[in-house]
Amino acid sequence: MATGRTHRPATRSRGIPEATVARLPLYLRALTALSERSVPTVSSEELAAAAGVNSAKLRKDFSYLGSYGTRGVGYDVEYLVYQISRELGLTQDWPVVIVGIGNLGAALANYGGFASRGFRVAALIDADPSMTGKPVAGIPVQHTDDLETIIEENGVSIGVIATPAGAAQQVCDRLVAAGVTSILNFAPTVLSVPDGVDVRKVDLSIELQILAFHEQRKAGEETTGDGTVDTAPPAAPPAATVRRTDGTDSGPDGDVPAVMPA
Amino acid sequence: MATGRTHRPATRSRGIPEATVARLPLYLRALTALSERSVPTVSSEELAAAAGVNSAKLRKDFSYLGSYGTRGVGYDVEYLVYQISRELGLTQDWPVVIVGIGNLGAALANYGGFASRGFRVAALIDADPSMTGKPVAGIPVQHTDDLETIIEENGVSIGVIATPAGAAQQVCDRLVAAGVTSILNFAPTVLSVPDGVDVRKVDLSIELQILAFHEQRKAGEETTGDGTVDTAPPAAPPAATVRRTDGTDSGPDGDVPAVMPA
DNA sequence: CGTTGTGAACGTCTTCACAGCA
DNA sequence: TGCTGTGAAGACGTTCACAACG
Repeated sequence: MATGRTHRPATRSRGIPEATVARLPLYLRALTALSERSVPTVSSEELAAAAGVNSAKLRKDFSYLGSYGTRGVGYDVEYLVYQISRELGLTQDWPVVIVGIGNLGAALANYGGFASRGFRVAALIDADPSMTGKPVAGIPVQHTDDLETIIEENGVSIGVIATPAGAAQQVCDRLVAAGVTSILNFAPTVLSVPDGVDVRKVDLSIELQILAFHEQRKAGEETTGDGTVDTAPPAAPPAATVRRTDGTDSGPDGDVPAVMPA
Repeated sequence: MATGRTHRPATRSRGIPEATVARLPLYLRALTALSERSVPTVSSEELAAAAGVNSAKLRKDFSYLGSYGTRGVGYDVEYLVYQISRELGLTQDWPVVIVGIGNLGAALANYGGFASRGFRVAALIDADPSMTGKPVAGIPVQHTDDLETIIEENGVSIGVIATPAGAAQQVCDRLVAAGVTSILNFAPTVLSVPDGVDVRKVDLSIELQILAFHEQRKAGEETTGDGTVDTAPPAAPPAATVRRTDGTDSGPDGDVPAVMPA
């Protein structure tokens, strides 16, 4: 979604579409589950259902990786697991540091999905001295002062930021200066990073807001009212003639405030 | 990303593009920050920088909402805050339940970004009886048995699932049956829901895997080696002639295993 | 026969570039 | 003059539908 503008310059060929890359982990999870149940092969239809996508999309995605799969039969589960893992770089070991061991940082440290996918929590780092040495998920928390040393000694290239928003940019700068080139950011801030560094962002409240948007639409369509609207009245518009782009109507629940002083 | 297929059938007009909706919370955050600093107006260029997008995109996004903004000047901060909030449905109060109060659930309950955006944690629910009554973020945890009652009495339409993967679908079914129509899922599973229910998914390990993909690419380009490759050798292909889709080359680090028994 | 792999059609999102307006 | 609002162009992503093939 918000990567630090670094990928391929979108030249032809060689280079899996970003949208496909984002789905590979999904396929991998579904395949791993099948593998654990010792299912030998799977059709695009079945696997697509398990991954929650449609089968045409899945086949196209796989076609970017190469022609694995047997016509009339399907895909060999074990083989695909390996190919996708390799494509994603999960056949390597990725040491990761988590900075900011609050509730969220602790949750991340305890999260099983990391270890099972080639990620290894190399260190937990927090600025609070009273945390230092305290084990979280079996790993003793280290102090921010040692951040650079930790990164370098462990050859860490992926950092996770779970600090409060105010500290995030500073932590980010130090991570990058110490050699980290990929950052997963949970703090609700836009991080600025130099070229060559990737940032991905997870924001809990953004996801909720998107849900609220759709939820509101539902309420506006089914029953035409009942919405528990409250909250203070609107601010006055600046000094412009405000017009809805197209004349069609007056919004979900009546365009509320009635604009136009004009 | 993975919504329960319910939005607009993509009819003409009226209906903000999904991509735009996903950015509105970003703009809202940037605007809120400006508002707190009492900045009266902002240009598309400045706001875009603060939100981490480019200005053309921002202007197009805003054009879907209407013509707020003054040529030669910019946008009125307070006014835009209100308009975006209204569009997102944040002028209403959204009661939310969080199911699964482990590390992650607790982190969510404590997360400030909810309350500040019109979301109110109406209840925390966990299946572990020893949790029942224990306060987390000042709210006593309730037992799963009472899930239906809680949903109905509080008029909850948005649920957050932070349970282990195994319990997620069952919890989801109960939430939906009790009237929840939007779900934010943190469990690493594909949820199936009836039409009319929206699901959004946040998966920590998927984000890391996407980073690993790009990280691997970087390593393969700069220095041509050094990658700490290990992990067991590949499984044999099924019985198919495996060919790379285009003949161009042999993958990032040498196409590793050499396929083809043929 | 059943299922993959993929060109071609279609839809959505982004970017460009500039006319229109305060 | 400076910045918004937006058509038009282009990149990207998805879906269709079917030929290729085990």
